[in-house]
This record gives sequence, structure tokens and C-alpha cells, in this order.
Amino acid sequence: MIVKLEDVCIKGTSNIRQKDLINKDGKYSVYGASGIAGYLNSFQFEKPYVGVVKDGAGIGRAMYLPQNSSIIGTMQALIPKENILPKYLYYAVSAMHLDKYYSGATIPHIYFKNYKHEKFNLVSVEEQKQIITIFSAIEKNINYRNHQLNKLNELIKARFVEMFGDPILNSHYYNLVKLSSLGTLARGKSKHRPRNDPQLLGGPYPLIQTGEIANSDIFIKKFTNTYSELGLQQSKMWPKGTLCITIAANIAQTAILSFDACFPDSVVGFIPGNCDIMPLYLHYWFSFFQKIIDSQASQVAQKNINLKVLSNLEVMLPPKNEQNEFANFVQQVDKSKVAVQKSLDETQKLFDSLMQEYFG
DNA sequence: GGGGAAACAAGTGCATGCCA
DNA sequence: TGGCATGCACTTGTTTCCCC
Repeated sequence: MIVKLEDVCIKGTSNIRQKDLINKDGKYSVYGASGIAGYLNSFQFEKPYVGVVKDGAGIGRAMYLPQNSSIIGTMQALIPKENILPKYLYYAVSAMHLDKYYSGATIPHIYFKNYKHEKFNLVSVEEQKQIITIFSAIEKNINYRNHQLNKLNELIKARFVEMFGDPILNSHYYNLVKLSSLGTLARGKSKHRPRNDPQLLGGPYPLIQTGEIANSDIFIKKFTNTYSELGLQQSKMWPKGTLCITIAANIAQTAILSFDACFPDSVVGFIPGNCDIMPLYLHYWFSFFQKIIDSQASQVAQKNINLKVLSNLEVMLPPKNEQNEFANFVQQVDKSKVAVQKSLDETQKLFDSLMQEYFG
């Protein structure tokens, strides 16, 4: 039976503000766009319901919220009527992609009156239970895969400390060598003004920017922008294997090029010289120092560090065979991560296609 | 319900100074 | 004198929060 959203739920609102919340001494949870926002000693909703983010970040996202809880004013509550199970309502609303109903000049907002006419297929309670079981199982699998990825990342860092000791204290007393003497260290180039001149873009040469480095795991495997021949002429191509280090906005985030690419002057490239340093080792070494370097960055409108700061960093230098052993370990773990990520992507695809099948 | 201020993030613009 | 390195200011978009 096809029903409208307004046929199966009633709207619930809240005037609770962030400042009204108390710490964990409160008995009942209050939910915001990012999950639990705080606690109170009273609650608004005594049965499970659906929360919808109605403005700002994550607008339109649906959340299944437990009984005896509340929402803050930036959330909308959809309280299920007798003929629908709360979890089924949650999946139905999730499939509606409510963000398409946004309005507002500077900040997007959505309102119940604009999406209450959304239709979906309401089945018997028994069938609702079966569908909930299927989706719950897939969601559990997705959460497990994400958990696995986090654990694999922790494993690599733990192995680094196990092999090389505490990198902050240099507890294994390795030689300390200035980064600039370990290889070529130089800023990327973007000479042309304006830098975003359309003539520079759209060619065959990959262009990497700070966000792509910050969002990469170990290797930069994809890119969104490219340089044209003209773009390449005013920039510089760095070889595969270059360690990219951000020096503006994101500070000291690193990732390794898995293809030849250009980058602007907000990124510094490091290519190992003849001495015994591996980019993969250096990438993880930086991960321990990132917060320290970041805290030392100058900041007026935007954080910056210069080439001199990076050049003078003293890197602890374990023997090459130990670095190789660590690199092999990382590559083995990375194979597992690729497999888990592939499984995660496939599971997410299955979830999306089933949502489309049942609620589309 | 309707709207926006404030803070933050990330990329771009450009003045300044150094150096070959 | 032009190319380049540096770093602050600016622009644009995102996120959080709150006011009327």
C-alpha cells in the first residue's frame, strides 16, 4: 500500500538548545546532528522515533533514535503512528534523500511541510519485520568493516612503535638527521596568475592539492583536477613515490604519490636521495609529529609553515633493513585494507540497491 | 518556521624581498 | 630585472549554533 509520510507519523519539534544540556550526570540522552549532543534529566519522546537533521551539516539525514530521549532544536522528530514500526519508518525516510527539499539564502534548511507528501510502500507489520532484519544485518556488516579498517590503521602505528620505539623521544637512540639532508625537499609550483586560469586545467597531467593529501590514507591513488600543457609549463611534475607534505591550511599531512603528478606551492615534495630513507617510513614518522608541527605553525588568516621548518626537522634514522621490514608489513596490512574496503564498498552498494528496491 | 552569525577549512591573490 | 620563495590577506564553502 502506497502511503504518504504524513499518514504514518506526526511531527515533533524541540526548543532544547545546546546550552540547556548538562553533562553525563543527566539520565537521558539528547541527540543533535552528530549523535548524542548531551544529557538532561527529562525526556521528550517515550517511544523510539526518527530524527531528521533540519539545517546545517548533514541536512536531511535520518537517524533512528531510542525511547526516552530528546532532540535539540536543529533536529525534527518524526513520531511513528500505530501502523508502522519505528525502524521501518527510519529506513523509509533514509531512502527519501530529504536534503533535496532544502531552502534558505545562505544556510540550507528543510521543513516538514515540504516533504510530508513523500510517498513510499507500507507493507504488513510481519513484512516490515523481515525487511528490518535484512537491513539491520547489512548495517551491522558495514559497521564491522569500518571497525576493521580502524583497527588495521592502529595496527600499523603500533608496529611502528614496536619496531622503532617512541618517535617523539627517540627511545631507541637512532641517529637524528635533518630532513633536508636526506633527499630533495622543495615546494610545488603554481607560477601562473591567476592560479585557477581555466587554460591551465583540463589536460592529462594530474594535479594534487592539500585536501587530497589530507584525505589520502598512505598513497594518493586518485585525483580530481588535471593540468593542461600550459598548466604543466608553469608547474612541475613530481615522480611517483614522492612524499607530499602540506604546508598551508592542513599542516604536515603526508601521502605518497602513486603516479607522476603536479602540486601547487602549498605542498612540499620530498624525494629520497642516496641515503637510507624510505618515504613509507617517513610518512608514518610524520604521523606522530603532525600535531606538534601543526601547533608550531604561524596563523593569522591561515596556518602556514615554511620550507625552513621542514628542512630543519630532525628525523630518526633506523637501518634500511628495518625500514624495509616495516614497509613490507605496511604493504601486507594495506592488502588487507584494500580487501576490507572492497567488501565495504560492495556491501554499501547492496544496501543502496535494496533501499531503492523496497522504498524507491 | 525562517533565517543568519560565527567559526572553521581549504584554496587563491598578491606584495615583498632575495638572488642569480 | 625577472624568477622564485615566502607568508599574510582574501574568497568561498561548510558546519555549528542560536535568534526572532
